[in-house]
Amino acid sequence: MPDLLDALNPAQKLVARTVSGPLLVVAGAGTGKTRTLVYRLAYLVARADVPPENMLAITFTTKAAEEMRQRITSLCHDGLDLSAMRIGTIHSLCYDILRSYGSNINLPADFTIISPPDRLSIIKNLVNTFPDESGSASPRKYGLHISNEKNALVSYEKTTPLCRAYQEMLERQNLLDFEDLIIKTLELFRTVPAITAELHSRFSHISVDEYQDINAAQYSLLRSLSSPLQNICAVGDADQAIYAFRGALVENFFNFQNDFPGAQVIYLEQNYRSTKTIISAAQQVIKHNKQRVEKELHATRTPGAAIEIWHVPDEIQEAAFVAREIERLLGGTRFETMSSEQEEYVRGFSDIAVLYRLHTQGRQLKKALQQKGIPVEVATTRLLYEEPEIKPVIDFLEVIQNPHNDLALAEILTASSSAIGPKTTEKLSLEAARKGCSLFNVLLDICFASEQPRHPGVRLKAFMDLLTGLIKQSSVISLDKLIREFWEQMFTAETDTHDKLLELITSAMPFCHGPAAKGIPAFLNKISLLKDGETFTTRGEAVTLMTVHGAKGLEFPVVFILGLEDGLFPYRLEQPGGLENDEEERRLFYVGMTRAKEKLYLLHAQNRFLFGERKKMTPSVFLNDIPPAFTNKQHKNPSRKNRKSPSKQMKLF
DNA sequence: CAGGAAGAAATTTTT
DNA sequence: TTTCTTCCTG
Repeated sequence: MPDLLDALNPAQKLVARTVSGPLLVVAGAGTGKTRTLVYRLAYLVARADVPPENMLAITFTTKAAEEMRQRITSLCHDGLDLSAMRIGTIHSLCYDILRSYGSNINLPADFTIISPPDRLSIIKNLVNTFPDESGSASPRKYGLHISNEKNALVSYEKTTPLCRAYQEMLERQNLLDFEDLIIKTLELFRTVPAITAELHSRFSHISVDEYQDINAAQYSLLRSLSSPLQNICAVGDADQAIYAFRGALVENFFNFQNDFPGAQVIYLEQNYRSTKTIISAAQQVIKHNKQRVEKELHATRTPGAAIEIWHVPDEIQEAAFVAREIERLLGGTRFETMSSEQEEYVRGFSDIAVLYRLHTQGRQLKKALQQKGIPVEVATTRLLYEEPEIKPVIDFLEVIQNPHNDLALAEILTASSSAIGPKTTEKLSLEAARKGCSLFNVLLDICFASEQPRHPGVRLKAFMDLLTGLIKQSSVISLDKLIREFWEQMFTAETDTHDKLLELITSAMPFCHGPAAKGIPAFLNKISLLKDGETFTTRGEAVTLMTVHGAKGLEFPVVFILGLEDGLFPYRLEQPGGLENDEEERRLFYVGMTRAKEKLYLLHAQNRFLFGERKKMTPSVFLNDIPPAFTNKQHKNPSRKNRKSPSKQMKLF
């Protein structure tokens, strides 16, 4: 009879067979940790007689939870049933705990989770109420600040008045934010030990994936949750700790053996994902990291193709290069027949990924590749209404809906850079407060005043002429026309219609019957939930474009990494010294470590962000006013360090 | 105007 | 943790 664990290597088997006591699995990238974890769970049930309902598997993302569930389902046959096992994110677990036991800490039974846009608007109000404290921080930024404070478990007494006001606001409305899910559960554990005990007996075996990414709050919760039996299995890789900026503490990973005395440590070092070339390149670099658990990844695959580093003069040629290479790899565009040169590991566009650090890079690249007939799918996390190009449009619609919406109007004004900027807006807002009327009325007054101050006045007048004109039109023309009209007036400098705008208009289609004024309220209500990219379902055969962060844990046969000079730098790498000054070599790590099966290109554009390509869509553009600072940049750009002769190719390893 | 210091922005998940 | 921007100094 074949053993359940036959498919595993010795180290993986060891993990699966460790039934009790604390266990730390130090798992390198591509070592099959999810698979191992799933086999372990199956083993616990099948061989160690742990009832599945006593098991809890915690993942970091819903996507990871879903993957684990699927793997478990496909593993379960021959009478093995793991469906009673609890698999999910720590947030979903807390949500359920609070639903069941929240009344013990006076949490109303009908609490709801605040939606991100609602949260943003609460914070927007508070930022205005506490101008001194927030300084010039945007509501969005301040929202992140609040999250970080809460994730770090900063006590209520020590937080700022704004944070406290925010918290009181939520409580008054029976709302919890995502951080509260953890914090309130901790509070519940502290206040009612009986519930903790009950959960201890419910979940005797706990597994935690991506342990290196947990923050202070999650750590406390996991500690409280782990039973006195301490059957806790933590899996992680310190070398993949890339979320420190949002409060993740790798220290938790290093401290595991202190936190759970007698913990066994098992290393998974057989990499099944990448070629030997990529792994050795990655190892060269990663071994210089300061804080890490020593481990040596062993390649199971052949050396594979060499890593190529290309230097291109600028990002336009960078895009052209990527397009050309993709065509070459696929043997011409999709309309041509496959040529003999087609490389066998690339079967289609979806086998190719292009990574970069910043989303802005993706947008530009998308345009460039699509123009060459290459289908692309851009992975974004941002909500459509949060995109910098779209934000002013939404604000505009809000002002159309209600011209006296001072927040939205101020937002539009503040977004412009030179003449109507934060300073002018602030003055105008103060004026409004003094007069006790809306910002809109103040603007009207200024525009109708006989003498106009030279500088902001002219622009304000132009702005108000446009705005009032469009408000009038909104009761006549349809929503899509109104948006287009606004866009064209606003961004005359833009010749081509923006992709994001098209997405917005597509999602507005259901609300485009009749005059815009009628459709706007319903549309605004809906837009807050739209994620960028969800309006067009381009699923399928397309090149994937995403940030390096977004690519964590994924794999593609061919990977292009853009922008070596723009921050594709391993976050946890030590300062220069370890590897002399070989920039490229050091920069290999991050990428090679986590992805790319066969072929990896690193692109180095010497002159990234050319004039005109990075232009922000602000009302100042609409006013035909190019800020002087922006014009100057053109001359500054060429003086960069580390210049290399263009289009020089070198092969490593 | 070169060069440095200091601050800001960027990477993102959770019902 | 890195890069970009802004402001200041000699």
